[in-house]
Amino acid sequence: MAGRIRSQANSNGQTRGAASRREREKAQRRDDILRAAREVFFNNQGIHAATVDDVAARAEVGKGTVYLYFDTKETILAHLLLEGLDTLVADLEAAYAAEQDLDACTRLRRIAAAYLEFFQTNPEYYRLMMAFDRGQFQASVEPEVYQQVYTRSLRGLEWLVRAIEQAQAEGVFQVKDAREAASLWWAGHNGVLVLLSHPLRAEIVASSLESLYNSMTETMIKGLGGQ
Amino acid sequence: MAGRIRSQANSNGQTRGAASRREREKAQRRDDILRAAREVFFNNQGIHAATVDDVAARAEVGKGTVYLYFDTKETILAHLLLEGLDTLVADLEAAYAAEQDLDACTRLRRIAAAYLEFFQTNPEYYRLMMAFDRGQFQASVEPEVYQQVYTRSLRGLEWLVRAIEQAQAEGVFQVKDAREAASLWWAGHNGVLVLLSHPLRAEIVASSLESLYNSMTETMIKGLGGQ
Amino acid sequence: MAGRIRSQANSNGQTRGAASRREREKAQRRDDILRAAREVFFNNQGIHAATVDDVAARAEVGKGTVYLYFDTKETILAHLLLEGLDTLVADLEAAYAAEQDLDACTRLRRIAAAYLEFFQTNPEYYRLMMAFDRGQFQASVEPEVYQQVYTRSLRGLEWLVRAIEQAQAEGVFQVKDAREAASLWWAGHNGVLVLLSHPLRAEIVASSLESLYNSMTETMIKGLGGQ
Amino acid sequence: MAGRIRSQANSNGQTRGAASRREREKAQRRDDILRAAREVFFNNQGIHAATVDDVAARAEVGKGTVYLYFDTKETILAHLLLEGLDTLVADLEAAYAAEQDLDACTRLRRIAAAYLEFFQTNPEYYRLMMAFDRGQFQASVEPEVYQQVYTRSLRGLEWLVRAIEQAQAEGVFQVKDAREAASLWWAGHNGVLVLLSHPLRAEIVASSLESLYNSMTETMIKGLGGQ
DNA sequence: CATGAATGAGGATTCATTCAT
DNA sequence: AATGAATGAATCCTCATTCAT
Repeated sequence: MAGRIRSQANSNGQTRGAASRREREKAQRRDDILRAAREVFFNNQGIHAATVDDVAARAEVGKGTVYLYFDTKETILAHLLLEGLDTLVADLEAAYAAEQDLDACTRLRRIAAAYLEFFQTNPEYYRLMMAFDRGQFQASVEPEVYQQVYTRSLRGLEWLVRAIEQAQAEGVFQVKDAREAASLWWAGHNGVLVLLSHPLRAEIVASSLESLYNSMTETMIKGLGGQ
Repeated sequence: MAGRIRSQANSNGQTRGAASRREREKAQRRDDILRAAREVFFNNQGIHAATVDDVAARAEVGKGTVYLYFDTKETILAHLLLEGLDTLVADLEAAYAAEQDLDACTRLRRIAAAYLEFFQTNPEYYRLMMAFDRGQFQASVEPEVYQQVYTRSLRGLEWLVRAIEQAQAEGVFQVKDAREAASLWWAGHNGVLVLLSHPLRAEIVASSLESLYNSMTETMIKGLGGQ
Repeated sequence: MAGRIRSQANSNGQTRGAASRREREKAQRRDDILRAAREVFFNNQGIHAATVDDVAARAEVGKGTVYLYFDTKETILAHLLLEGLDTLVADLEAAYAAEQDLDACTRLRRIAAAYLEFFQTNPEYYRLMMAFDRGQFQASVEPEVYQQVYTRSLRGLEWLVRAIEQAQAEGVFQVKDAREAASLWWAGHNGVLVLLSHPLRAEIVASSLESLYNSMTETMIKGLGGQ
Repeated sequence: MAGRIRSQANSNGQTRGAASRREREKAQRRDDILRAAREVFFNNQGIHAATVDDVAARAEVGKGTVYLYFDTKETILAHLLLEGLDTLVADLEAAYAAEQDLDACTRLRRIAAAYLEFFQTNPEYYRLMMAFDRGQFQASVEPEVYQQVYTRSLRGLEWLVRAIEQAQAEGVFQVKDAREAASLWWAGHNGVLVLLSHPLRAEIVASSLESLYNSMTETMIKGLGGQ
């Protein structure tokens, strides 16, 4: 979109064409590298096993080119994470369905379902979100990117907060702090995913992911509900 | 314990003494290495930064000796994990307090508290439990050790299962499958810990760990409760 | 100067104006790059740490443009060296003060002082002069530039030769070959600078630069003196 | 020598043999690596062009082995430098010839000659001594090594100081501070070598190294002389 | 049993230079 | 003329594991 605006501001047709083409090519290259990174980091033997060389080879560019677009291996991962977050936030927004007239519990169930759906459709993105190791992350990524991850995560949680506020308004939930309730809801549902995404723990649990996940939803609704 | 049994099976007094001494020395050496590994892996810059050399140096043995007792760096970590699990299981058992006459809800709250306590007292062990990555783990550790991790984890969960069964018996919980309810309980509480142990997510959540954790306990009790 | 001559040779007034403007712009651009190179190479972490990108960024031109004016990173350095040599030669000429009526010893002391002054004012230029490593230099720089460095160096030495010839004429020095005596003088004074510009050797020497340098001047005067 | 002493202290013949053999092998390996480093760093295209891989290949050991004996590429160079210094100091000591009854001027000329001889026989060692770049050196080498370089350099200078003190005692030199006079002597002679070891400057000087060097010696003797 | 010397694959990152536009 | 995207060789250093003694 930014590209279009800038092009429109330029009155010289030919130059506009050249500039925008180059911009498109750069964006294209960047996407190529990200796509390659996705394939490389998400396939093989986990994130740690993949190398920048692999990404470069997959993207069919020189190694230096990768570093032209991303300062660091970590930065690439951070951008993949951002991609994943964008998808998730969009999914949650769609599940909330602001334009529709839905009651709070329906919205909560839809949000929960969307989160599960995201997990099942994009297990790698989910893994990435959970994987960013404490110190590692904050230390090796520019503050700007860190901020973006934070902002988007928060934006995702916001849809949940809204649904809970609606539940408060409807009198379905008797909670004081919608944000805290949302965090609790998130913690619970995410906890199920974390448990079941680890094979050993999945073996211990011995329930199906869907079954346990739905139980969590209903238990939460009941547990947070009034009376 | 295994060592003692083997020694008893030996009828030759003198040899038994020598053998058991040697065995004791071996066990001692093993413990030294594990202790060194604990210090090295849990301090410094995290597990990845620590090297087998560091462990050997700390234990004041040759590097080869470390490999005499543990096949792999991963194996050492697996044994630390087992240690942690033992502690946790013991904590949970103590919290259950079979010898006391407690009602189910008290037991559940005690178990929850014990889990939180373990997390706060042994953050490194907890991190280790959560860190064992899918493929990594099962692939690089002998099946035997994997089995042990499984068994102990299950044993820990068992105390929770019992408390829930008691809650069923007392009519406090209206759940069909105690094992599934236990898993749900575990997922919920663990989910809080997972969320809050990641600084970025902790920032997003904006509630204190204790507060959120206790909310989870009460929400679960209410959510799993009858009518 | 070359530029002016070329412009004059052009009989077409209008084109001449355009050509000379373009030439002036070119010369300007070149100077911009050299200035940027000076700032970049002489600051920061030394010559090796600086990159051509840094120079281009500092000069606010594209990287390719830098290569349009200089074939090589080494070439840029060679031109900085030439700059430094020009300054030094001018300093030496001023110190010689041909228009004044000075005796030989005064001239020699003035020349020595000027060399020291140059070293202290332009330590980076001096370092550059000393740094051009054998093979490196001759191999990576066009013969033309190499020749220029040679010519200017010689021109600088010439002022010293003249002063010594005067000393011969005055009977102050009893030396056969003024050029050799000049070389000796140069070697001695430069030797002091080389020694003291290396921190470890400066520590060993344990005399102040000025003190040792002046001793060298007086020792040389006496040592080269007659009788 | 240290090895022999330690071995003698050990009364167990067999163990002594094994221990000392292993020590000898380690020392041998170390020497192999240093020899390879000498060949690699001193031949090719100068010190900067040579890589640690080259050294390892030349020494016919694994790359890791090199790092087992030397922490850093710089450390290897520092040890080569120490080697060179040792040789030089020994040469200077021999030139001083404490056991002989020589007059001061003879000693000074012998010392000067020894320094020239060292320069001509070990041009690479000499280059190394001069090359250690300011910051580079002190920063990347352990303080201990830096200290050793300092100590040995000082020890070398000491022979010169002694000769000058003798000259003072004999009344040949009228200098106040023998250490400063030694520094001056060193600066002068070293200055000749520095000048002539750079091809471009050698071209400018247009005198033979030997001729200029001897002139320096005589000029210094005269310049520092009484009356 | 204990040792510790040896290994070498592996990996992130840099940068001078080119060249199509 | 000017640009700056693309390149990929080059480099130092790490470390889990083996094995001869």
